[in-house]
Amino acid sequence: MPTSDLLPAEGRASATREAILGACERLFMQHGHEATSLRQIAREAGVNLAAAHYHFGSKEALIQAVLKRRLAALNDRRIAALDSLEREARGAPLKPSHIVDAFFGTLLRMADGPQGPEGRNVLALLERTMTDPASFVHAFISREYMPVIDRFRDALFRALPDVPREEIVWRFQFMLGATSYAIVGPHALYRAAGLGQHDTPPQRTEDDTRLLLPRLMSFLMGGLRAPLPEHSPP
Amino acid sequence: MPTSDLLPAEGRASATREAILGACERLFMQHGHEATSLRQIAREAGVNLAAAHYHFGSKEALIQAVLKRRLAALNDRRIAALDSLEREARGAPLKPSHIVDAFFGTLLRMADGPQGPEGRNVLALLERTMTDPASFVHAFISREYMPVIDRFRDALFRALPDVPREEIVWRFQFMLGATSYAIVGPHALYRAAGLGQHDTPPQRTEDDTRLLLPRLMSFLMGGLRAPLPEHSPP
DNA sequence: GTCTATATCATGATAGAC
DNA sequence: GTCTATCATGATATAGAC
Repeated sequence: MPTSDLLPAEGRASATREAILGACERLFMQHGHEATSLRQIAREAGVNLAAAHYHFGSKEALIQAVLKRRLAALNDRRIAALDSLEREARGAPLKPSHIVDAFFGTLLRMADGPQGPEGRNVLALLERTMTDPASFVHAFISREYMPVIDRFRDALFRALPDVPREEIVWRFQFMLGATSYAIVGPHALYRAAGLGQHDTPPQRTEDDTRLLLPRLMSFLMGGLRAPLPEHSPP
Repeated sequence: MPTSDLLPAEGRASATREAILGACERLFMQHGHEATSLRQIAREAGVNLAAAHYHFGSKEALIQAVLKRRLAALNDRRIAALDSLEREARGAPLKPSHIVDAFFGTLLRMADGPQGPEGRNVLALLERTMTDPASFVHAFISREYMPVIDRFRDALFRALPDVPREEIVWRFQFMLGATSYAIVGPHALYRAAGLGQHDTPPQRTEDDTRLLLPRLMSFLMGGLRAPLPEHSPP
């Protein structure tokens, strides 16, 4: 099946191509890609069913194209931010908070970018991808995401030379999880539970969006700098 | 054996019923429920295709039964732990670390319970459920999970009277995410990327399991007690 | 390049014999 | 309770007309 990206031109931008990608983002975000059929995609995009196959070759390739478009933009900005930090430091170790901000802050700031509120949803889609069970999604993440994670992890190694690397690896994982749930927000479950039953505002407010990054950064840095657990003997 | 019930009976335990539930756990955990067909389930369980419908009525009901069995056990232990804490405190506010341990520690300790290493995987399944896009899963979580989360959140409100409740709500969300990713572990992506390409052990070690809870608790408490973000004016 | 029409197959669900 | 047989539907994918 790995015979797809020969003819339909990898980076080409046609109108229907973009419509399909946009429809995919909306539908995948809402129902996940497993529960989204090509028929729904074609209907939502206002194009023919066969167009998806013509432009992308298969559903798997389409999903990867959807993910790649956003993840590549995100990771380019992350790498640029880290490059900038390292350039300014001139060989000196970076501040951990700056590294964390270059990784997670860049992620959250994309939500306030030109694409507006839609950006937030795309990020939720990306984060959900991290825990997707499909093997090809897993392989995609490893290929497209891991090199970036490795660079930031190495930066943290150098910035925190006293902390065992294992601990940093784990705490980076914890930070990824906290950020993933931060993007979804605590109101999703309340919304599903029905309005008015709980004492938490069921709708995301302006403050939530504005304060999300400082809130998350406080939490992440508190966790990253927490005292190390005492090693209990085996 | 006079096991003749009129209806398939909600809490009844037949041999095939249990076989189906076990097969579901394994398959859902590996591929997610969207990508798992009733035929695969029947094959894995060694039962007939129609048995699933006879015992559970529909695929949705089956999924809910799978989730409910584990989530109910987990939440019963959580509530028991919190009850015990409050009983011993005799009205005094609880220590935040005890509340956090009663919620997240109870979750992780289930992995070392009688079901052995299988327990860990079931927990990964449960955590994945939290971000499932399917509406009936969402509704299920709201119904079965939210009351417990609310109780623990209220306990944190009382234990941290100086912290604005909004902040606690958000930090609880961050803790949920960190724990979710803790259960999956940082090696999942490395494994998919191919062995030996990175400098992190690709396999989960004994230490990882033994040290996971202290590692996570350090991180969670560091995040929970972190200085509050300064409120920037609107 | 785009769409119509269709091929091929897997899915969830059900009816009825045993 | 369990099985076989089958249904209607919807899935991905393709061949070929415009």
